[in-house]
Amino acid sequence: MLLYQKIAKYIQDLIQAGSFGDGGKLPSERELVEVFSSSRITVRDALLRLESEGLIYRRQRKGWFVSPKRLKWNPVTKVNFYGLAREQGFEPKTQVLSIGPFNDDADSRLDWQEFAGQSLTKLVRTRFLDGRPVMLEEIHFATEMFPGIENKALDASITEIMASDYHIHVRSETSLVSVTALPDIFANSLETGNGAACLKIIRRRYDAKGVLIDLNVEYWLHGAIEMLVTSH
Amino acid sequence: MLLYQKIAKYIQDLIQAGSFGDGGKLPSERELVEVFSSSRITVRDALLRLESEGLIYRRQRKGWFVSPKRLKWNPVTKVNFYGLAREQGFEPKTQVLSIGPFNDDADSRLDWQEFAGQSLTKLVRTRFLDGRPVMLEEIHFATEMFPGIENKALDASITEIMASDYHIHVRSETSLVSVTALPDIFANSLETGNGAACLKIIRRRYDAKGVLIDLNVEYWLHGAIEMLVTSH
DNA sequence: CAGTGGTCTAGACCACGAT
DNA sequence: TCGTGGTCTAGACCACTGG
Repeated sequence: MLLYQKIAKYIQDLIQAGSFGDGGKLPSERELVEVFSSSRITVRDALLRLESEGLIYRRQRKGWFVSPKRLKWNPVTKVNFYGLAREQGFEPKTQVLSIGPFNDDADSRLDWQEFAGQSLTKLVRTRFLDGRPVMLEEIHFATEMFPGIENKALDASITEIMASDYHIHVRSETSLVSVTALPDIFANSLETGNGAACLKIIRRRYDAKGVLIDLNVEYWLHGAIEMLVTSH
Repeated sequence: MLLYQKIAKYIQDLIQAGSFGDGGKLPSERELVEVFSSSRITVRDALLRLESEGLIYRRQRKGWFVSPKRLKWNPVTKVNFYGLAREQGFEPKTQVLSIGPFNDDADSRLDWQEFAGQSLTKLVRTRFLDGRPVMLEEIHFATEMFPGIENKALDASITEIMASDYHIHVRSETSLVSVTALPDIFANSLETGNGAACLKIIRRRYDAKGVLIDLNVEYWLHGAIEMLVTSH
């Protein structure tokens, strides 16, 4: 067995024994170097492995922590974040980072055709579970479809604001889910190190007539979520 | 901009310019060290970052390669691997690694209750797209439900074998999807380095009466797949 | 201020792949 | 046999967090 595997196993066993507690802090990298008479590179290899497995995560320069249990999410049922989180015993929170005009030239990764010719607004938010930032989302919609929305309480459910204040109702949606690395620009907002693995969800939501309401990009820290899909 | 980010951007730009071709080989780590007067650690940091993004992948000691486009998969529609792959222009292949009795004590990560009291068989297979191993699956079922199945052509669709030879039809299924690291035991079968990120799918399939037919665990190389989910 | 992770260097030896 | 990635050492300086 390789050294970094031994270190990883050592930590994993301690986690499973509950030695650090749920969400607890691990020993520092330098302490682990002492324990195993090893080097930081090797210790980091072990930690990064456990991070890929979703077992631990890091907060910028604060240390490594045990991952709490994952939020279960069913992409087919249109549920709201607060309800879903509370149902599973989490304390949800939302923070608005910015709202303003959006120039689709800025983001060529996506197909903006369905919004062609309309001026767009982008809303960026972070979502928390039990005080831990776990997801960053960028919500794009046609500015003229939701006049004055920038003055609403945007930390609440967008779906509900759209429904109650604008009488626009989401009827269907498509989600494209892939695994990727969190773009470095967002690392600070999620208090994570650069390049953390994440689940990326590109979601398009439509009204009853098939008109695109909004196009959203979500980045979930991979250790914070799992998806449940059923079919009949 | 940090050095490893510069290196990553350099490679990324070359990939987007098509310099290596689809599925093409990248320069060796030591060559990149020369180009950037850097060290292997830093070069590897850059490469590992691009790997997490799904842009490149490695084959054991052979080198780093550009990831081909991802297979699009809809977890709600029950389609067969061969059909799905061919539809999207891939050449699919399946390889049987092993089949034999399975002792559920060996795998405590899962809940085997629905199979309680039955003796189980485990079938392990690797699936390929265009000659590249992209997925490893472990299929578990009650031995007595499919007598003699070990002598069938198990590189074909299991669903079809169950239907045509045993008159057992899958009616519904549930999938639990999470992001994790590929267990080291499977790294060789997928010809990947240790600890590669992957999409893990735990799937339970049921017949019309709600009886569990099989319980499968799939590991997809994360850069090889994306999920498409729609809801109405 | 001391302690943390984040980045980086300049080497080394090994196992395995291609030839 | 030689080139590849895989693992590992023993340092270093930096930016930021926390008390």
